[in-house]
Amino acid sequence: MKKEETAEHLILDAAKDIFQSKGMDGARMQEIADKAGINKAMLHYYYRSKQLLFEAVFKNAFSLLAPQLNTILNDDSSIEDKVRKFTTDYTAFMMKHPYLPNFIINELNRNEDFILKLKENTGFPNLEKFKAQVNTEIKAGVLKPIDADQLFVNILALNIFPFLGKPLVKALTKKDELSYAAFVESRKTEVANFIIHSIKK
Amino acid sequence: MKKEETAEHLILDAAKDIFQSKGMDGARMQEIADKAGINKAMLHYYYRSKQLLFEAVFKNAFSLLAPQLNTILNDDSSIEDKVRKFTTDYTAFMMKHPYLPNFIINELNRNEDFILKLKENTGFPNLEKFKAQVNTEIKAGVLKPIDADQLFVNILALNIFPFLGKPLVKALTKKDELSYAAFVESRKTEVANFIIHSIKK
DNA sequence: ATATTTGTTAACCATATGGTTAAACTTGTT
DNA sequence: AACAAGTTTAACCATATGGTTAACAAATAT
Repeated sequence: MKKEETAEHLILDAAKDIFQSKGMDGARMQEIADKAGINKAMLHYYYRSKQLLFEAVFKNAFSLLAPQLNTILNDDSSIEDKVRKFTTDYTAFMMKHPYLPNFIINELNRNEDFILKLKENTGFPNLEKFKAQVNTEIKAGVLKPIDADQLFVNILALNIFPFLGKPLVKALTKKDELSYAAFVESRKTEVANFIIHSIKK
Repeated sequence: MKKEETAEHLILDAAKDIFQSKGMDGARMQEIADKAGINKAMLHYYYRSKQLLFEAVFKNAFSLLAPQLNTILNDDSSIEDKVRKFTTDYTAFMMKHPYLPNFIINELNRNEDFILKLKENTGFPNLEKFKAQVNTEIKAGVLKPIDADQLFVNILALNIFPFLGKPLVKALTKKDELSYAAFVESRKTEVANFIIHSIKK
């Protein structure tokens, strides 16, 4: 038996699917059990309560996202290169985990205190290096003046929003599933260009 | 008695609060009734079911948002002026309705078919004029070449994301409630400049 | 082999939840 | 005043839900 087929892992896996698509409030313990092919009592045996099972799933999801952010924050390439790399990588990553952004954003909105628990974790993204680098490049005349926090949020916004707002954007731009995928795919370069055009001298 | 104090309106008002902060799944009919100061049976008397009450709230919320979008889509000023006006107005609007974006985005993700009902409504935003105008200004040499859909999504993303991702962004940028409000306030001009810099020749 | 710990199940429980009902109250009409 | 229509309430209902229990099975240790 593979590690992934232990009851504990089967449960976490099923819980991930259900929680990420339906949220904490919409998820049902029975549905998770059914999806895992396992008796409902086992969920409590391994994770004690719905809340704790949810937290296990959430921390797992966030620990998938954090390294993506750290890419842009903590390597040594130029801001331009970072933006290009991040935009490509992040979009590719999101295409593989389409429920992730909405799940995280929404659950953080539902319970604002929850982010405090994440902050304590090592590996919680830290902006200091990125901000210092932006300011250095501005002084060096490579970039136009811009507040580093604002730039960071812009980068995040342009990359994440198409996944968060997919149903809305799809409807507004009158795209079907296929053309939306192509639209997002082309953003890998479009968004990077859009940002670079704006900030580069 | 004012119109706003009829039972029907008190219910809708309370339902708006509860649904927008807790979502469809997290909302409880009893809680809505309590907030409205009205017997629970009245909710069903006026709105038949939780689903229908929810839809009333949702359509209401969306009909508040749609005119904001139409501002940028259907007036006759230049793209640059539209971007500036939209960014200022939209941010001001969101500061007054902080739960709106997450509510709408999240519920549309929960039920993708729901947007179809909205599409039928008159007043559902239409991008054609905006797209034509972008292409005209590109041909006239006012704007650099850019796909109009991409530009539209960029504008939306930059404006909406700070409200959607507030808890996350607040934590990442280490801002408290007050400095986050200032951050968002300054985006009214920062975002417009960011966009204009990128697209203007 | 036997005892002990760990894993698993079906049945059960208390409570929460959306929804209904029938009676009472209010308002307007004749 | 009497009647009808609309409005409001408390009590009720069926079901769903997170969680528990006690018995049973499998693996592990003695």
